[in-house]
Amino acid sequence: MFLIGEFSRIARVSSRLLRYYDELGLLRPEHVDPATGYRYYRASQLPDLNRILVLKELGFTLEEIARIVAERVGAAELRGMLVARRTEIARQLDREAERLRQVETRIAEIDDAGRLSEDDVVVRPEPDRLFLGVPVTADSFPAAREVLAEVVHAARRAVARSALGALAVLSHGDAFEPELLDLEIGHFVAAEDVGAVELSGGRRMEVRALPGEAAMAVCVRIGTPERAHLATARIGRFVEQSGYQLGGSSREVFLEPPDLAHMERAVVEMQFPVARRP
Amino acid sequence: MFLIGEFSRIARVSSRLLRYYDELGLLRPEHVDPATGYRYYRASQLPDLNRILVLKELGFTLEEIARIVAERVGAAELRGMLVARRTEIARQLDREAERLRQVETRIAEIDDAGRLSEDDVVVRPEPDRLFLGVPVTADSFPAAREVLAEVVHAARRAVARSALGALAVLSHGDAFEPELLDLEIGHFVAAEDVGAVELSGGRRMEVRALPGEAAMAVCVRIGTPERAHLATARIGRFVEQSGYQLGGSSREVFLEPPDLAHMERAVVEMQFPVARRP
DNA sequence: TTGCTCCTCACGTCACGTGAGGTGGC
DNA sequence: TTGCTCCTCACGTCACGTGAGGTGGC
Repeated sequence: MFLIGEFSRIARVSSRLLRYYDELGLLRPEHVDPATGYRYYRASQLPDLNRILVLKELGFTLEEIARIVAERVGAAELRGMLVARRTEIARQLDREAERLRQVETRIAEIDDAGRLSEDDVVVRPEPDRLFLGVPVTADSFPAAREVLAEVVHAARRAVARSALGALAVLSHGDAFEPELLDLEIGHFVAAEDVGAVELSGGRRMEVRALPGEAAMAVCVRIGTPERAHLATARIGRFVEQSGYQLGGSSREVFLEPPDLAHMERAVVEMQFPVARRP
Repeated sequence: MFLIGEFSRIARVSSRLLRYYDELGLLRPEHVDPATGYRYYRASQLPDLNRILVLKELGFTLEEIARIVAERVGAAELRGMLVARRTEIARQLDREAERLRQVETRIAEIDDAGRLSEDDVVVRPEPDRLFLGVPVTADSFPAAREVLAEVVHAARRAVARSALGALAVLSHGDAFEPELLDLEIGHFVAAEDVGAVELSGGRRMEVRALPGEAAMAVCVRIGTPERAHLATARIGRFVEQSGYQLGGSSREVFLEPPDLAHMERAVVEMQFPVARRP
C-alpha cells in the first residue's frame, strides 16, 4: 500500500489529480484511514489509472471515461464511442489545418505588403430573407444610383418602419467584370404582406423570397460604390487563398440607412456566396 | 447608432459577447447612456469587431487580441506572434493526428479481438537514476531468479530503508529473442554514497548512473517473469502501431517489494525505451 | 522539536452561455 | 398596459494547478 505521494510518483501524476479522480469516483483508493483521511493505494491499481490516462489521451471526457471504466459499456458501445471520437478528431484536424492556412496567409501578407490589410473577411451562413426590390440593368454606377435613390424614398413611404430592413443591391453578373450591371435594388422586409410598390418609368418593386447561403464571405467597406472594387478585390484574394470558390449572386447591404447626399460615408457590407473548393 | 441587440444581429454575435468585449475593453460601444447604461454601437465599428473575430479564429487569446487591436504591436511583432501561432498550430495538428491514429488502432483492436485488451501502454519520459546492481548472464529465468533472491536480501541488509528504491531487472539483449539473457539485477537507490555489496560466488553489486530516457513505453503486468511475454508483446504491438520504434535496454521494475515465495503476485512495470519513427 | 507529507477548502483558468431579477421606452 | 429589450449580477463550464491554513507520524 502506498501513500498518495508515493503512488503519484510511481504513476507520474500529481496527487491533486489522484484526489480529483477519487472525488469523481473514477479511481478510489483501496483504503482510506477513517481517522486521518489518508488515502492508501495498491500497486495493482496502476493499470486502472493507466486505462484512465490512455482514454484521456484518446480525447474522452472524464465523464465518458467514468462510464467506460465502470464497465457499464460493452465492446459494441465502446466501438461506437470510438467512432464518434474519430469523427470529432477528424473535424478538429480540418479546423486546425484551416487555421494553419489562414495564419500562413497573414504571414505572407505581412511579408508582401509590410502590414495587414484593414479590411477583414469573415465567412458565415446567411438565412433566407424576404426582399422587396426592382430589377435594374445599367451600364454605369451613376445610372443605378438614381434608381437607388427612388427605391429608398418609395420604400420609406410604402413600408411600415418596423417591417423595413436594410437597403441592398443584389448583383447577378460577374462582380469582377462589371461591364453590364445586372442588379436588383431594394430592401429586406420583415413580412410577406408588404405589397408591390410602383416606381417611375413603369418600374415596380415586388416582394420575393431570397434564399439563404450556407457560407457567405463578407467584408465591410465605408465609401462610395465606385470604391467597392477594393473590398471586392480583398474578398477575391481571401477566397483564393482560403480554399473557397465564388458562386452565386453577390450583395451590397447598407448597414445604415444611407445619406444619399453623402454616399462616401455609406457603411456597406459586401457579401459573396462561397463554397469549399474540392 | 444601434442598440446592442441590433448590432449583434448585424454582426451575428451574441449580445453577451459584445458586453464581455466591452468589459474587457476590447470593443467599447461608441456611446453609453449614463442614465440607463444602454450601449450604442455605430455601423463603422463593425470592421473593428470583424478584426477581433478573425484574430480569434487564428487562435489568439482575447488578451493577445487586446494588445494587437490597441495598436501597441507593429507589423514585425505581429509577424512574430503569427509565427509562434503557426508553430503551436503545427504542434497541435501533430497531437491530433497521433490521437486519430490511436483511436483507429483501438477500433481495429475491437474489430479483431472483440474487445480492448486490459493492459494499457503509456509513454512517458524517465529521469536519470542511480542503480545498485550486478551483471548476470543466464540461459533461463529460474537461474536468474536465484540471483534476484540474493540481491533482494543483500540490499535489504546493506542499504538504509530510506535510500532503497524499487527492485529492477535491466535487460540488454533483444527482448523478443531471449535465448541468452544479458541482465543487470539490482535496486534503484537514492544516494551516491551507497557502497558496493558482495554477493556469493564472487559477484558484486555496484552503484552506477543509469541515464534517463526521453520516451519510455510502459505497461504494468501482474504475474511471474515467464508471463512477461504477454506484456512485452502488447508493448511491441503498441510500438508498431503508434509510429514508434524500440531502442535501448528494457527494464522490469517491481512496483512493490516482491514476495519471493509468491512471484505470481508480483506487480511489475515493463519499460521499453522508444523513439519516433522517422 | 523540526521537516515532510497529508488533509480539506477555495480560488483561478478561458470565453463566454444561461438564467435570475429588475428596469426603461414604444 | 403589455411585450420587448436592455441592464447587472452570478453561477456553470472542464480538468485540474496552486496556494491557504492546519494536522499527523518519524
